[in-house]
Amino acid sequence: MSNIRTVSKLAGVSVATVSRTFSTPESVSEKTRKKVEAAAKDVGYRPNLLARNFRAKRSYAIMVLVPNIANPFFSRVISGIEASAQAKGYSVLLGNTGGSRERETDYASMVHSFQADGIIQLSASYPFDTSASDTRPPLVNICECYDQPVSPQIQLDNKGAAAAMVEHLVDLGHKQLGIMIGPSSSPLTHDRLAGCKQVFDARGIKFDDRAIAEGDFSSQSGFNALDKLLSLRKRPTAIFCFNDEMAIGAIRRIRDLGFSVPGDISVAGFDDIDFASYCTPTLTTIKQPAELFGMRAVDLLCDIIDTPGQPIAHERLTLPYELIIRGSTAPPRNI
Amino acid sequence: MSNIRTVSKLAGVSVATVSRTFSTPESVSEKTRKKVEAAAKDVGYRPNLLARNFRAKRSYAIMVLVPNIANPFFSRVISGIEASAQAKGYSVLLGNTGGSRERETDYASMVHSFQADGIIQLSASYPFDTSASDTRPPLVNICECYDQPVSPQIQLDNKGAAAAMVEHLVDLGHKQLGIMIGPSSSPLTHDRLAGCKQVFDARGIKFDDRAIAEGDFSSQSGFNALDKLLSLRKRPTAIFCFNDEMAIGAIRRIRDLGFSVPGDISVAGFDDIDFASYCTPTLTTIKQPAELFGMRAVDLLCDIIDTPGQPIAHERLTLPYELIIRGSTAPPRNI
DNA sequence: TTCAAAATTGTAATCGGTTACATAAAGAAT
DNA sequence: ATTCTTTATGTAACCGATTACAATTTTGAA
Repeated sequence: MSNIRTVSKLAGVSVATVSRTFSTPESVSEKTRKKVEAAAKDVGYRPNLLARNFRAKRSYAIMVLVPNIANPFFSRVISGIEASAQAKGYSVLLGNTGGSRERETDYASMVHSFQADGIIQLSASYPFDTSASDTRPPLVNICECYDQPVSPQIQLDNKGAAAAMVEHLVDLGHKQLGIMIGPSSSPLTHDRLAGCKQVFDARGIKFDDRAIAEGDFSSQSGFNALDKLLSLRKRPTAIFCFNDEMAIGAIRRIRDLGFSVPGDISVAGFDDIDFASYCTPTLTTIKQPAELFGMRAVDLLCDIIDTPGQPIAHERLTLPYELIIRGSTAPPRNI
Repeated sequence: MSNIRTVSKLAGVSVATVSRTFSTPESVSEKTRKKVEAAAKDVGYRPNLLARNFRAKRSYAIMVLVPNIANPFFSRVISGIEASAQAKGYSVLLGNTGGSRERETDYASMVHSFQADGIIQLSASYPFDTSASDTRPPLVNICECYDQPVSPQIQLDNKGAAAAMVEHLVDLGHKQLGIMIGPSSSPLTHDRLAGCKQVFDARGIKFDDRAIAEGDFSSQSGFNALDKLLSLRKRPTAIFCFNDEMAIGAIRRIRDLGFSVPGDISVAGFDDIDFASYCTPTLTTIKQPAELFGMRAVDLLCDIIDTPGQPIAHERLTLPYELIIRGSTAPPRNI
């Protein structure tokens, strides 16, 4: 393999000049540059970025920690990350954690061994030892954010969004609501539930916590969790699921049991994944700007990476949601 | 930041010993190892993998070229890649190409600059200059494979799978079939179409190419492409879509137009993405072992990476498909 | 006890770039 | 022509690990 010295010899210049030709071409005279470029092409020279990065102590890579890359919402966020990172000259390292704390810390530690310059985390447990908190690696926490603002965060107004959805359902005339939450440990669950209860309080609707069923954000869990809600004495006429996949699973189960959506039961989701507009019935949901989450996260992270030593502002950015009303919600039948 | 020399000084040993403690601990005496480990912990030493990899001329990273990471089938393949790579000590670099040849070659060239050791490509255009073919970088081509076996490939028996689906539809009694293909340039389209036609020939069914509508594998394109099929003089009683997303888009459109699935028209898909078992009606489709594609690809790629200089066997692996019959296909109404 | 073999440790070169600093060349001003 | 800038180039140290080879210590057999 040819290296910078091969090229320098062939072109009759110093290694410094070759280096400059490739990293700061404007600092080299036209004539010399041509000469070096010709020589480089001659021997098929390509700068070894491993060497360059080693010298610079920078990998120009961003580690993305995601619980499950096959989740359609996450994969759109990652698309945004990828696009923005690429544009800024960063590469994207994928860390599929399956929600495992151990894998999260393993991946996160790659920052310490200089394999990544920073982390974008799509889940809510800080992957470092908070006690030994000398210098914290660049990290941006998005979508699902921890409460302690130990790092910059980008999130949705989950409370507001959930409230908006409940308003919609209540406005349709629903009195008996069921809620299908995510894991009870998740801040998303907590925030969205708070939004729901806020509306119940404001509207004077009494809500029984037994009308809450827990899923894990998968369609299968939505399918399974539905039965609990249907077996309530006061069967809900509308069910708000905390993501679209559970909603779709729930709808499947509802129909399998012989009920109709939205005729017998309205169902709403959260995220607005692609299928929300194609499934039957089309799904009323909260639209999140998935790609934007990713792009903003990269912007923020790169800022942090580029200003080392600066105390990191624990700012919390909030992106806008949108209530998308489609065919899966309607007034309750017997009104 | 502490380095190997800091540790060596503190532990009172040479840098070589420190290096050995971390890379080949068995070659260091118990006593020394303890000493070094203590010193390392003392100063918070972590080996700089950028330096190590630079020295080894290996990045221990795999570049994944994927047209669209938000595609649910691809994202499952990537899950498989990630899991297997992680287990083998490789990291995964994400290259979302959007089908752009330019971005593909850009990403692929990262192998030349030592940023990746090899490539797993989920699309069908060899990302290197085939003329200047001195030494070809390690590359495994999966899912959608080019015809010229310029690299090892892992694919489905697309022709057989498509044939199996058409057999199923014909067995149900359908005589008028519509086919919704992917981009006509895609080998997937070509192979699957060949499988369809094989059955038509074998069963003596005459098929008019006007009953072919082209999509781009997105739901939206399935939605759009449907109209062409419905406007045929002999309207199809069954439509075979070359992926699940288009099928779901097509079903949406069919229902929007007032027809029922499978009552008026049967629809079949391909891939067996998650939603295929939850949508309404549940989708008859061909199941592909998505994660397995990814894992096998990593196995193969790592073999190639680990045996440099070896002429690469252009083997072509074929993974099994499975016909999954669900609710979206049924006998035609007027039989 | 002695000495060869085996196990352990150390020295220093090396990987391929970048860059501080020194030097040389070109251009501008007097 | 001389001096001062400005621009272009060269020299060599450096980043943090690995590893060939040499040196030393330990082990074990005679």
